[in-house]
Amino acid sequence: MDTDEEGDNDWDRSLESDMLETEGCSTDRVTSVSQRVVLHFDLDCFYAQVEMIRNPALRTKPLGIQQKYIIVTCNYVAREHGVNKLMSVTDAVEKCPQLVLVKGEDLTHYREMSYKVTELLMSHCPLVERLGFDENFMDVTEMVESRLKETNISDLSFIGHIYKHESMAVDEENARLAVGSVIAAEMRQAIFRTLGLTGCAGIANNKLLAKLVSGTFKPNQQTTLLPYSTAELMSSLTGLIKVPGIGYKTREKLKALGLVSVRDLQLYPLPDLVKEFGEVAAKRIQNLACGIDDSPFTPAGPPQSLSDEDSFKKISTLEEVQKKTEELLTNLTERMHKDGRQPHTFRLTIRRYTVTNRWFNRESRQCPIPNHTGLKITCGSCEAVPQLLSLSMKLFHKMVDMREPFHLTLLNVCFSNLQAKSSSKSSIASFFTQKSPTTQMKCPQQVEPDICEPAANFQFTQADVLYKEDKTWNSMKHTAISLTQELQTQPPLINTKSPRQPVSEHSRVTNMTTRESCTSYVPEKTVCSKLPRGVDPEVFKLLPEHIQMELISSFQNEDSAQLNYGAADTSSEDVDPAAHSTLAFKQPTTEHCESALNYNRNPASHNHVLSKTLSSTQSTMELNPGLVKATESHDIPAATQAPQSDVPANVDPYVFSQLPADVQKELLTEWRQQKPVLKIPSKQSHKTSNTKDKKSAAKGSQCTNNILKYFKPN
DNA sequence: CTGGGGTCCT
DNA sequence: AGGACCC
Repeated sequence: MDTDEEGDNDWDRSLESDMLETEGCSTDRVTSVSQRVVLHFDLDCFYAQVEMIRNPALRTKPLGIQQKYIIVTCNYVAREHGVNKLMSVTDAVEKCPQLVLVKGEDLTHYREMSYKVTELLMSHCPLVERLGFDENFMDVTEMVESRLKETNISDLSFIGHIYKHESMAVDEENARLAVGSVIAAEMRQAIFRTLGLTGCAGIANNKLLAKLVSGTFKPNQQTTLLPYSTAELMSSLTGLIKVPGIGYKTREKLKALGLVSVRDLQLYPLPDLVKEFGEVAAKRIQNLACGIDDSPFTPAGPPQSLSDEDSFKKISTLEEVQKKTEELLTNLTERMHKDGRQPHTFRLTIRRYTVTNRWFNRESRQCPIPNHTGLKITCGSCEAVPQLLSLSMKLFHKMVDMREPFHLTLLNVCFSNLQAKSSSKSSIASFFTQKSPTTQMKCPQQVEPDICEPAANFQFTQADVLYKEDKTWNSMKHTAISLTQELQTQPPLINTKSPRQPVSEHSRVTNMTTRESCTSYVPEKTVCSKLPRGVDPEVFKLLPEHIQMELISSFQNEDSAQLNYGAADTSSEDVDPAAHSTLAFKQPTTEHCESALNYNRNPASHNHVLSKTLSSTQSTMELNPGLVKATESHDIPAATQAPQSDVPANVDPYVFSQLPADVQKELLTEWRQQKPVLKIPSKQSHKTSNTKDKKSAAKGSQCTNNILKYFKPN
């Protein structure tokens, strides 16, 4: 294969060329050409995890997330009872009568958590690409290169599994992937620590392979694919549809050609394939079958479109259409407003009932959104909805002839062509004019277009989602996030609760069947930061468990948090004594000695970790988040918990003294010099890693690539 | 081809 | 506007 394209699979082609140190050079093409190191992260039963965080009582129950009559995902307890993804509710309940169902049609919480994960990853490396709500790819090629420069190969070790390979030995050939596996483990630990989510990771030379290999060991584990095992991995796929990029239609067409297995496609003559699919697609799918994928990264940014939809058995009157559309519009408009950008295109989609082929019969019509309406959406005026409704109905009539009966089973409204307002100056002003979404949605008048105008400007919408997120809802009630885990070593103590939080107390444990009770738990924003930044999670996890526990408990009572939300409530105070009691041991004195351990938070210094120390201890073990659970309980008032704060660690001296000497040394060194490495890859802007970076440049405004700003405005 | 989203290409 | 793909 790759008859003429030599550019593709060249693993093991030079990895040498880039060893040269030449700093600054703009012509750094070298690195990009050689093998990439790509990570794929896939959260475990994502929606179920989010619901379990919202209501920890669900952790021990078989849980299914229900959308209409389908279980879209379920936790592992439910899987043990034979429940699976995409099973009908009736089948699932039949298999598991005790199954607890939580409705999952409203994606708000999932979407918010999803962006938090992406943001967290981006804070370590800008090249992150999202795939759905629960998967992210990360190109860590540059990170790997730079770590390699400061690391001896002999000090390296793989973390996690290696696909069909027994030795964990690291040599020059696989060193980059080994570093990738270390980074993957760090990221997973960071995700767990700050968000309470577990997931799998795959480490390979391209997105396709990283994705495929990440699922080989399932819950909460990671796997690296060495290039020589590519063929084996591809052959292990049970059908062409398992190849990401080959969907239902393509599979059917291939089947018509007599191709059903991955092998079949690999061996099929390209010219014949070209006849069916055209040159570009033919090569692409055949390459995919071979594990070759040179597709560039499309960096995550704010979404390109926002939509809201609902499906139902039947809608057949104009009034129903109007009512449903208005509901959808109300929701969507509010989301759009929170995003901050202005939509310039509106689309209405319907699905008509048909007996055969209920699938794929969507029709849509779209139109520009008049500027005055767009501005109202952006600034939160409730006048926007009637205007959009009127637009919607016009579009509706373009599709549906009212002289005949109709039977709809779905309505979807979508905003696209989203534009940031960006006028530099107004930014501050707009920040103030724009207020809490909830309140302003109701006042029709007061908002004039002109006033609105400046508003959107924080282009980065996601920031909303990520940070202020909840100010509107669940505002006050969160308790701490509870990180109990499935693989827990010990019983989740009783619960922790929050000392404060007067209301909603009732819904505690008992009610797991009532879905709404969830709100009382809502950990969400609070996100406790488990380990101080600078403490390498990997190193940490290698410590004896009781030491880990000690450390965690000592981190807990410390300050922490002042960085973010600040000041005001310096956390500490209160904290129900009982909360801590759950830990069997009390932390040794608390006089934190700072000494070397206490570095100051330098917002810029995030990152890092000493991969090298890992080698000294062994490292094949998987992360075990379970132990972090000890922190559960604790619940600090929400505001004090910074989402992954830059907490300086006040590490207890005693505990520190228990660490292996080499680990101590590494930690000290690391903390002392506190790597400056924030993000900014410094040299060379960014076009390095992809073959072509078409789209990144395309859109627009300022921050093309450096998405961070995106999430954190400014 | 389930559901409530998303992406990009033609 | 629809098609294909992803989750």
